Amino acid sequence: MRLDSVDISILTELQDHGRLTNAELAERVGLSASACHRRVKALEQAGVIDRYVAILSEKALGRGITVYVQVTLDNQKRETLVAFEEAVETVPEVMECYLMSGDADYLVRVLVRDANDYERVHREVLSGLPGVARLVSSFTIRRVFSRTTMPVPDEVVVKGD
Amino acid sequence: MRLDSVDISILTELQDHGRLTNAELAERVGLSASACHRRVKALEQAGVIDRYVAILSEKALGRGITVYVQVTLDNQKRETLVAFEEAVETVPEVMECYLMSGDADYLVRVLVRDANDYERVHREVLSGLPGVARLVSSFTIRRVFSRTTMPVPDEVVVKGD
DNA sequence: CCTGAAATTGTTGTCCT
DNA sequence: AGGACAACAATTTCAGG
Repeated sequence: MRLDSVDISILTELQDHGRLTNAELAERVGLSASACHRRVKALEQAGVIDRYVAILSEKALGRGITVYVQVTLDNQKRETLVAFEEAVETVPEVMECYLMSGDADYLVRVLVRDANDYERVHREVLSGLPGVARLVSSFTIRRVFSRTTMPVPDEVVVKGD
Repeated sequence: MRLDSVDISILTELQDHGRLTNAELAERVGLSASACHRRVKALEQAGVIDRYVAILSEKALGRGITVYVQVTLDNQKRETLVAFEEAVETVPEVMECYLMSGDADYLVRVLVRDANDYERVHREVLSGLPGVARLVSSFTIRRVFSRTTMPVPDEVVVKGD
């Protein structure tokens, strides 16, 4: 599916301002409200816009510390991987989990209040997950930046194509 | 600032459905539209809700591969750090960057189309950033899961408190 | 694909409890 | 605090170019 410059503007605006009114969005991209609305619906339908979310302040919620943890399992049997994956997803402090190439089997991003809180999560939760053999924790000192925004290319892959 | 169960419901709903209408949100949390609207405004004001965004599909945009890169700089002089930080933020493929404790100085998350595209970014962009001495790339094979949603505690830290 | 108009729905202030 | 109501605004559909 090919995107024209108006689609790209729409997506760029919505990535930063997910709650723009359709009327305001239409004005910013130079379209009538109805035309703009149709485009947005089409982009949602096509799966280019996945969803809309409110981002809460990590600081306000008392979740200021990010820790990356490399997880090595006992083995790479399929059941071991599946059991770990199902269990790790239920841990609310784990924000993200990737199956990795290289040394460790998984990389998980953990968000906690402080170092003490991480100690608890490490001891009581992560080390108890099924199949876990080794955990290597890397503490972040400071977030330099974080983006939720991607550049929008002029061609996208659409559901059912 | 203390949150009651209605505030928690509001924040939980908005984290998953950032574009709910106020009317629909009010119904879900069991409040009148005007009361709900007041609460949402207060939560925005207090900085608990940071912002609203549309999440685009990485797959649709052709950015399917995540690579984590550990960056070691020539030294830890302040100017070296600052120069690197300013430069890395301008790289659109870099979605996130943390100053780290431990072996490497920084950890960056890079989003690219495929392995070839990463080769380009590695060679033409990352290795050219100021102060970079070593890059250790870890490829993800598959994303197990990713959350944007945090559990909402009943007490939050408010701007100007 | 667009615009413009019409019907529906949502927003948001004010006042009252 | 929350609710009801009312004026205004936005959304959404549809006819017609």
